[in-house]
Amino acid sequence: MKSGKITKCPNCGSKDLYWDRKRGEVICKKCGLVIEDKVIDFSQEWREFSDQGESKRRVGSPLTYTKHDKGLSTKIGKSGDLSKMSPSEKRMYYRMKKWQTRISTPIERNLKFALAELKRVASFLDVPKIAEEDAAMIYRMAAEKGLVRGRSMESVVAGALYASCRRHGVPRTLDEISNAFPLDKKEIGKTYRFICRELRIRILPTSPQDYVQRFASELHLKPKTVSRAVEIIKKANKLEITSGKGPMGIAAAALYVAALLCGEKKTQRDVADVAGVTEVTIRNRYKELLEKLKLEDQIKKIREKA
DNA sequence: AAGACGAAAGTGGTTGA
DNA sequence: TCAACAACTTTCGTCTT
Repeated sequence: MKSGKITKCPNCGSKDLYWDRKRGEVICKKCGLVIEDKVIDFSQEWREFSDQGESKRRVGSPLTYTKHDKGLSTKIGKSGDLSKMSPSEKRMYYRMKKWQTRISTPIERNLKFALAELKRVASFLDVPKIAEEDAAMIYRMAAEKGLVRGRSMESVVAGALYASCRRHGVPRTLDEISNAFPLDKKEIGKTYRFICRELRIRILPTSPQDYVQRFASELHLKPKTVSRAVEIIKKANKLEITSGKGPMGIAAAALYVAALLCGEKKTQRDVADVAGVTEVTIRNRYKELLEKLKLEDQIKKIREKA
């Protein structure tokens, strides 16, 4: 186990820390402070679970949140060789049994279905394991706070998944997620916001750059065009014409412009479709981009050529 | 005929009194 | 709690290629 394990936020003192494994950062959920870069401690659990007066220590590799019993049931009785276990393993074994008995509680039963649904959708959408895990954790917290009551289980799963994707910089649009559920975008968005508010989850606004890569590959654009689009977005960021605007609209417009400049012309319709925005939005962003980045002349030249 | 452009009216969420 | 507000959408008519 590594030394220097962090349990408290040096800024606000909150113990509610969130470990972003993908980025290797520990983030305080309360104040958003990034506490340490490059955490390599893979055996640490980042959040304690209320286990009723028991020792809160954990032994062994991290438990998974994607199983309703945290992945314990698959292990119980597998080897069956208690005598060969070390004392710490024995302790874990008994704890696992304890968890297994909890499956009968309503919350655990609900979790069982919810996590099965999550798994199905996550694989359908190719969501990375980390984000799926986190979504499971969010759902569990929501369930324990009784936030599922009065809402459909699916919408909470969808909301949790969306929140987790946002938190991990996994660019999945609300549209894509809603396609995997028998729900509409509005309801998922609503639940998503509700969950974030109730669980105090801090979500950073997504950057247009997160979307560029994916939209571009769907449009079969060349890498050169993609980097051009990213360049455009960076400039736009500097000029502060991106704040408050929908990131997908900006990503779409940047790609549209970049495609024009690189001779890979796509129609506004094409770009709008993959980005999940309308042509009108692209036009608006496009106009702003041309104005502020002084690209009008370049575009004109290309128009004349064609 | 298809694509680009823009005006006008409507939607859902945020904000601030 | 309600009204103002910004971003975005829908719809539709008009140009341009």
